[in-house]
Amino acid sequence: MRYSRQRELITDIIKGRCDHPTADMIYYSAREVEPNISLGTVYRNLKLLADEGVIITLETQDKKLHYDGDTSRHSHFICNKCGKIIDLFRPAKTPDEISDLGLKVTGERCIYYGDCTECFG
Amino acid sequence: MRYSRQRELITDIIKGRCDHPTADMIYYSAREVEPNISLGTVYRNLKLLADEGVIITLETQDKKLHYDGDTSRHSHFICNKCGKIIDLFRPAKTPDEISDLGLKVTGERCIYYGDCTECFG
DNA sequence: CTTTTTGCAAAACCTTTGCACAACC
DNA sequence: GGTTGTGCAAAGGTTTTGCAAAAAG
Repeated sequence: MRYSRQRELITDIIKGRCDHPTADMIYYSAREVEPNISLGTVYRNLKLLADEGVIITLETQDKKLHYDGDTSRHSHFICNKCGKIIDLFRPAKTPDEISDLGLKVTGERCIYYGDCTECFG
Repeated sequence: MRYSRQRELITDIIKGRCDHPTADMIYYSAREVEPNISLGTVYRNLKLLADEGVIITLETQDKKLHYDGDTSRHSHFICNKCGKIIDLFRPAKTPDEISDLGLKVTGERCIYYGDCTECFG
């Protein structure tokens, strides 16, 4: 992968925030530094960075991809009302344990990705 | 909610399968029984059923919503290669425990939904 | 100089919605 | 009969892509 000023900027933006921005949020942040950057470039680089494992994607119920610069193993809490995404670092696994943080859990979606027996018997 | 033949059909289709179909898969199934049903009706009812808690939505990395007729608490395993979605019923929580099923876990996304402290102090 | 990346704009894609008509109760 | 649900088609919003020009090495 060749260096590009745009990609470095996008990486810095994601790594430098603790919220979990969408592509267009990153786009607007990037434009403050690089006014000519295009949305296509943002999308292209986000996909690239996610494929490389530099960042993580979060498929939420708002139908927009969110990106997370923290690739360490952790889970997330999303408020039904304000949509805020809160990192849940370990140890914090069961809904009961999360409740102890003052968050009331009403639902959970837990998806594991990997290789199935038929594809990699 | 008033009765409709189309909604009953859609509900039956989802409840009757153990895969996790997308809206258009449900649409094609439904057309075999009700050839005039429209895609809009399928989407409308899926949203309605999900809002009512009759079915569950699964936000996966393929950018299409998947639906699950089983609303009991369980998680999912998705194959990176073939995209198959496998139900992980309890007890099967940690990646290590899933590995014991012959599935090689390479990633996980665990999102809890609920009410945050600021919205419901 | 060759290859990768960008900007721009158009296209693709899934999902939602407006409206007139039909179905439900 | 009044209200809710449907079919159709168009619109909406996010993400992807083709292409010529620019940047990187």
